[in-house]
Amino acid sequence: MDFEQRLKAKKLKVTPQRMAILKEIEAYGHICIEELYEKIRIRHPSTSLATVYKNIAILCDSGVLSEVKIPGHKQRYEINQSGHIHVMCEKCGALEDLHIDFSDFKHNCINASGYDLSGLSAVFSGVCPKCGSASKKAIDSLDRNITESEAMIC
Amino acid sequence: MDFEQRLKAKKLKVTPQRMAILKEIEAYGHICIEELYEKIRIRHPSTSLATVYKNIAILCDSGVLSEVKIPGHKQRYEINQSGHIHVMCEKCGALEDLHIDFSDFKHNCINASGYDLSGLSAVFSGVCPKCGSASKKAIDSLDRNITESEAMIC
DNA sequence: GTATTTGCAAATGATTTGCAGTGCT
DNA sequence: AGCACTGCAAATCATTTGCAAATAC
Repeated sequence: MDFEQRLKAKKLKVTPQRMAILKEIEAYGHICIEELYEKIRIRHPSTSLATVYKNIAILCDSGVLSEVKIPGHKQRYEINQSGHIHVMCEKCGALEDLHIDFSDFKHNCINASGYDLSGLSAVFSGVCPKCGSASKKAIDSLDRNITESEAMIC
Repeated sequence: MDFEQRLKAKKLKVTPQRMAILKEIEAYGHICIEELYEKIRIRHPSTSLATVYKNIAILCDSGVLSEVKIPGHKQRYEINQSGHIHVMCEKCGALEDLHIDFSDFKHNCINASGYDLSGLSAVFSGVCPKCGSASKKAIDSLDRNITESEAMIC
């Protein structure tokens, strides 16, 4: 993605710190502030936490980034792209984008609520294919129990 | 709702503070910590903020309450009831429950993702009927502009 | 009677701010 | 050159914790 163009379009300056933030978020998909700060420090050790916070705020305000909020988890950030939702695995904590058409669902909600709806912030939770088959094997062989507490927090 | 029974079922003691918290959340539908604390202090002035925090944590853990997280807004809490989503008005900040069947949407997401999905945390944003008609009138008569900045934050 | 819960105060953690200096454009 | 951005330190705001006293059951 051409972040330089997106920044210039928003009249924001292209600084190394800002580019590093965007590239790390792009690379990791969804990331919380501390993780982001750690990643950034690997290549740009002089970057301050305050700068990370300031840029996250500016980039969210200008629509370059968006917040991903999930009950029971820390807030994360992603490159803003409309028209997708998230799925999260309760066992391993995996979080994935799901690009899916939700216009039928949206129209149902418009009819039911009377609101003129546009954007959707949604996270389905469940079990990913990997954990699902692992859990099935465990039950089959009675080897061990998969516990809820294995789920990651951040 | 019979909160005493719900608490006893979870082996939690029925204290005045706890009941006050549950009743206020029930009355307001969705409420953030500070708002809740203010409301509680009206009738139970001796209640401490630490007690509010401790109870919110316990009640969320035990499934009596659930978190409502919305991009750009403070976290709120509601009485836990499965199978509903939220709609929010970007103009006036209204937040409403929407009890709607989303099983078709869920099955689409299961097929598309390979995850075994269950719960959904979702918020549609848009314009409520009240703000929608107000805006329409304003455009019709060119009386004034409805600005985005009128939306509430908390 | 006993374990839980409460309130207080202090500690911790997260985020924001002020400001002087630096670096895009 | 001029304004936006950065880094640092301090300030602020949010949440958690430890502990003694109170209270539910």
